[in-house]
Amino acid sequence: MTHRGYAGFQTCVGRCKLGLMSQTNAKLSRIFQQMADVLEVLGANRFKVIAFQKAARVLGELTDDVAGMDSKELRSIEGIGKGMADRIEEFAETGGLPEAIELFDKVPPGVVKMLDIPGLGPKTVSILWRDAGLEDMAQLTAALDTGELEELPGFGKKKIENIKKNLAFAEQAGKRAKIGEAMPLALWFVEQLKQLKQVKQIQYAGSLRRGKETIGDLDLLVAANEKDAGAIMDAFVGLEVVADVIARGETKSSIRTNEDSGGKSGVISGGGGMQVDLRVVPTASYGAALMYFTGSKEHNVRLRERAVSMGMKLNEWGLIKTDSEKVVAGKTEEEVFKALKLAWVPPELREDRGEVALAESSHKAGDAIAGPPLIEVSDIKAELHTHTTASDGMWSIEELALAAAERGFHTVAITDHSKGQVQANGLSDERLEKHIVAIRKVAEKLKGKIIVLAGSEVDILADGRLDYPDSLLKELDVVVASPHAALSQEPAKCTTRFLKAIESPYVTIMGHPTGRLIGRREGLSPDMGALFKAAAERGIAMEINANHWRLDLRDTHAKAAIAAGVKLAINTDAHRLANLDHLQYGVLTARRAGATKKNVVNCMTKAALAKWLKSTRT
DNA sequence: GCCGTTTTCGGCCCGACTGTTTTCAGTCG
Repeated sequence: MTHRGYAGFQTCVGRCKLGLMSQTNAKLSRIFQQMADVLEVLGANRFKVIAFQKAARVLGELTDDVAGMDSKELRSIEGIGKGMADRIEEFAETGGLPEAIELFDKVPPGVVKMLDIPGLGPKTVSILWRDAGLEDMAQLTAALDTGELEELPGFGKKKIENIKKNLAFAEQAGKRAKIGEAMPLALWFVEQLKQLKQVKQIQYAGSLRRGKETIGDLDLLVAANEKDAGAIMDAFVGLEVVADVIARGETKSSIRTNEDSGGKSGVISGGGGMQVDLRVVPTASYGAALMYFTGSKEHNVRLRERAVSMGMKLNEWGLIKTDSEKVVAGKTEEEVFKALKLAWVPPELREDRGEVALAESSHKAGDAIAGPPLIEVSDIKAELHTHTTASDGMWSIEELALAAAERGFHTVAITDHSKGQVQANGLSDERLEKHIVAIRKVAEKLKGKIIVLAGSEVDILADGRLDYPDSLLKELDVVVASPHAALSQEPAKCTTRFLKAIESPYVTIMGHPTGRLIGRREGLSPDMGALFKAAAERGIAMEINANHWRLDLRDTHAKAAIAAGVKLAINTDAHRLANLDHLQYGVLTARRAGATKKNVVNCMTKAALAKWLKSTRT
C-alpha cells in the first residue's frame, strides 16, 4: 500500500528546480502515484489509473536516470508511452508539472488520505467527499458519530462501524514490516498450522516468499480436503496472537495480530498489528494457488494475459481451457508454468521485470528453470564483515571465528570500526595495530579450521578520505569502506566522496553504500552507475549488507551492479550471534537481483578468494 | 494511458468476501 497525503509533494512539483539528477526518478514516481490516487477518487478510467500506477512503479525501480533520456529512450521503457514520456521530459526540463498541480487542486489532500483507511476505496471516499462534504479524517471522525452517514447510498450500520474500527489503522497504512520481522512470524504461523492433522501442505507466500525487503501482510497457503477447510479456519482465527478477525470465509480468512504478538508467543518483536491472510485450497489446486498467492500482482497479470492468448484462463484453482473448462494444470507450480510454455520462475524474480520473457527463452532452450541457477545460502563460504568486542560487537575474535567455522565457512574477516566511530568504540591507529596482532594470533591457533583475516570497516569520511592512513591500511587483508556519517549529503557530493574512496588502492569492498536504514533513514543517493563503473574498473566488490535494517545494496541496485560487471559481496555485518542468521535476507536480495554464485565473492573457494583479495591491491 | 504473431483501435486478469442488496458493487490481493 502506498502512503498518501501529498501536500508536501504538491509544493515540490511547483517549486523544485531540476535538482540532482538521480532524484528525478524518485520524485516523478511519487508524483505519478499521487496523480493515480487523485484520478481514482475522481472516478477516472481505471486503466488510466493503472497506467499512472505502473509508471510510478517502473520509475521507482529504475536505476538509470530518466532526466538524461530523450523521448525515444523513455518510450522504450515498458509502461512509458507518449503521454508519460512527455510528462517526464517536461518535469526534467522545467522542474515542475503544472498538470499535476492542477489535478491536485481538484481534490483536497485530506480526501485522498481517506484511501488509507482499510476497506475504504475510491468509490466510498468519493461519496463521503461529494455527497457528505467531508474533506479530511477529522471531519469524517466527527460525522461517524452523528448518524448522518446512514443517509448516504450504500452506507449501513455495519459499514459505519467498520470505518470507525479501521480509522485507527489508517496511520499504519504503508507501514511495512522488515523482512527480518515478518519471516519469524510467518514461520511461527506455519509451525502452528502444521500441527493440524487436516493440513496436507503449507507454505508462506506473498512478498515474503519473493524475498522483498519489507512485507505488508503475511500470506499463508494450505492444501487440504474441502470438508476440512472450516476446521482449519477455526483454528487459524482462534490462535492466541489474533487480535481481530477481518474476514472469515470457507476458503479465505484474514486476521490482524496483537500489537505484542511477538513478545507473547516468543515469536518476534516488531511484527505486531500485522494482517495475516490464510487461503485453503484442495491439493489439485495447490500449485496454481501458490502462484496466485505469491504474486506479484503484476507478474500474475502477465501470466493470465499469456493464458488468455493461449485459449486458457489462469486463476487460483488452476490453468483451465476456456472452451471446455478442462483443467490443464494446477497441482504444482512447475506444471502450470510448463503448460504456459514457460520455465519455472524463482519467486524472487516474479516482479514483472522481464522474467516472463526469460522463462520463455529458457523453456525454448529446454531448461526447467528460468535463467541460471540463483545463489543459495549454502553457496556462501566466507564472511567478510564482522565486529568483535574490540569495537561494538559482542564476541571475541575466537568466538566469532569458531561460529563462522561451524557454519561451514572457510574464511572469516574481522572488520571492527575505525576511529571515527567513537560511539561504536572505533579503534585508534594504535589499537588497530594491536588488534591486527591479536587477530593473527587467533588465525594461527585456528589454522586448519578456518582462515581468519585481519580487516577493518573503515569510515569513508565526508570528503572521501579513509579513516586510517595508507601505512596502516596496507597491513590489512580486507578493507570494507563504508559511510557512517554525513548521511544526508547531496547526491553529487557523496558521489564524488565515494569515487575518491574507491580510488584508494587498499579498499576491497564498499560497504552499505547508501547508509539507509529501512523505514527509519532515507540515506544517500549517490550516482550508482558511476560507482559501479569505478568499482568494476578497480575490481573491488560492492556489498549487499544482509542486516534486515540495511539490505544495502538493495535489489535493483544489485541488479544494475551485476549488469555493470561488478562483483558483489554478501556480508552479515554481524555484531552478535543472531546476526549471522541475517545472511538469508542478503541472499534473498541477491536472488531478486538475479545473482548467481559466480557474481558473489563470498562464494569463492579459499584459493580464489585469496587471489581476488590480492588482485584488489593494485 | 499503454500496447500490438489479427492491431494505430479496442482491448486491457480473476475470484473471494463483505455489506447492502433482492442480484450486485466495492474492496482486496
